[in-house]
Amino acid sequence: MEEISFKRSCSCGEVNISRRGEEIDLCGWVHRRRDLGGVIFLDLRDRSGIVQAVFNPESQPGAFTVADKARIEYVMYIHGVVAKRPEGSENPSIPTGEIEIIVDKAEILNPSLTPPFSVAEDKPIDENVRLKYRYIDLRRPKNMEAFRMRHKIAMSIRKFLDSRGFLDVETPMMTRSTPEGARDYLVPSRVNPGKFYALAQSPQLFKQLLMVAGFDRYYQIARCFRDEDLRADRQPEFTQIDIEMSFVKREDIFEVVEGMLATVFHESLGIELPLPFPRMAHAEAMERYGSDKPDTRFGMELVDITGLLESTEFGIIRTAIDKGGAVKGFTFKGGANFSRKETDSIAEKAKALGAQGLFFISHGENEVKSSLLKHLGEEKIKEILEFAGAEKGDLFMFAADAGTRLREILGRLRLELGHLHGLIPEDKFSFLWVIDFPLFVKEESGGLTAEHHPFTSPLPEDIPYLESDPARARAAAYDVVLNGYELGSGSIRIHRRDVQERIFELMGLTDEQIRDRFGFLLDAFEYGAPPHGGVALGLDRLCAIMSGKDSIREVVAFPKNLSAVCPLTGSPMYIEQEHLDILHIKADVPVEANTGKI
RNA sequence: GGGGUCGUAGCGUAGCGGUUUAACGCGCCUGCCUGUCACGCAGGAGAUCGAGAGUUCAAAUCUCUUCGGCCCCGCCA
Repeated sequence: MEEISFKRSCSCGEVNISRRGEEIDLCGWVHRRRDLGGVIFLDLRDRSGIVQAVFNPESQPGAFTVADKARIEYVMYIHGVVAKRPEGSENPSIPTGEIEIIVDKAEILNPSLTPPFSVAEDKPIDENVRLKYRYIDLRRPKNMEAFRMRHKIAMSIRKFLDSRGFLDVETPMMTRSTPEGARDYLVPSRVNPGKFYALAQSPQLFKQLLMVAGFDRYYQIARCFRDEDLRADRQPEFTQIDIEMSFVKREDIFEVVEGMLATVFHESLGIELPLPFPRMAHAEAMERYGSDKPDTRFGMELVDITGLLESTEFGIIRTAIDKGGAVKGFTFKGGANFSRKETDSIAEKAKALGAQGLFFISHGENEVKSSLLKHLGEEKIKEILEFAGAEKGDLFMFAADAGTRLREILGRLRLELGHLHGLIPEDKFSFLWVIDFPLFVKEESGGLTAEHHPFTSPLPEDIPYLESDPARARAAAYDVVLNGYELGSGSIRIHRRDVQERIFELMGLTDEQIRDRFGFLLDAFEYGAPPHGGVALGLDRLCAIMSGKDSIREVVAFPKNLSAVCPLTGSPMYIEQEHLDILHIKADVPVEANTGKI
């Protein structure tokens, strides 16, 4: 093969009018090709941008011949002179539009098959196709941009935490299985037949041990693994900004996280976040938004009108109240003129979410309309509108059911309608801290399980409840919420052996289970464990939201699809029995499946 | 495990109240074209309509099954 000699003196996007007259060497991909017969224009693209190269058959026949053969996505080397474009042929829509490269030497470094989809055009493409050819998909400038942003965000985080005295420490990815968390990904140990490591769900216990070790302030941008079903915001492996600090109270953690996020937003988006973030008790979030991660970019808050309907005889409402339930609803601003068809469709959605029915009161220009006018009377209807703060032109919708169930249904309906009717400002970033989570949630079986995780300290004033009424105890736990996403979650940890043991007991673990699974942690607490606490933030979610993407797959270079499959590499795959034998594993699948074919 | 939605040339879509050659745009190939930048013009190739079964004189279109994508619920200490 012919020896290719290429050089690179600058990148495509860097060329500008100040280099006029300079000879330069560029490498890149053919973005677009415009063959006018006598003259060929190639747009050459690299990470930095696009520049137009001109090939003339008379002045440089050699280069022209190369350009004649070049096609879209060929990798090229060109040498030429930076020239101001002829008067009137400038292209103001690209940064390098003032100039062009008059090429006198060109080589094709590598040809390309016709790509399965266009890099130059920014059309939506089926995601499975995109992921199969992810290396082409990522060439699309808009897609690459998200990774530039991710890099900037990570750099800001590291700089900020370093400036605050945090130590970046790596912790094991291969560790112990923790049965009470998410499902683990398991890794067989060849040298310990029958034994497995688990891929870390988070560095939780290690960072606490680092506090016992006196590391004081730790952080890590850590990969975590959880074998649960996937979502737009959930991948089996994801990245967490993991932080832990000693001798701190909740406010110290808030201050660090707020400072860090403010720095990130300032440096990456030029946006100044108002500090401190609002705080809201978990109970209040559930009451007002029907969610523990409320999207506070828009209103439509839930109101409780149970009190107004205490004496009503109307069927569904009466029944719900008698059963100890509630009547709640929210106002849709300007919704009074909705057609019957539209309100029917909203009621359908509510039913799909589990509501028994949805009632409407429309506050029209001249009259108040409601299907319940007869049942409740005009006085009562007006009272409800007044109480809900609904004005002329608004639509109030409400339902009756058991309280906790009702607010979750309405909370979801609120979100769905908000999205559907474009009520959520896209360019807004609404942060808040949700605090005072319950320590435990009741399982279906009636047992208790940790709402956050079992290493979370109860609020000091609620410690007595551990004996009298554990379900009532609140946790020193907090979530940082952004635009309705749980961005991060943390807590002040337990640092005393007796309290930690009590929590495990309340969760129904036997002494033996406690010793076996967490003995090392309890032991550590007895050797001078400092009070400590921390937080972990989802880097993927942060990047997705900051880049305006709907899915974290857009900010992960090689993500898996919803079936946890990587369409590019074909993982996961069957493993040949011979290989499994070394690991002492017998697969419970048909033998023919186990042939190692991808 | 459950619900919703979508599968038609390489890509994006139309056709889906039953019929003849499955249409359009982009891309691709060939030819023409010396200032284009979504270059233009002319011609051409390319699809067993995701798969299987059924109903019918006739199925991309209707029915059932199945596979796959996306979104959601459950799940995610």
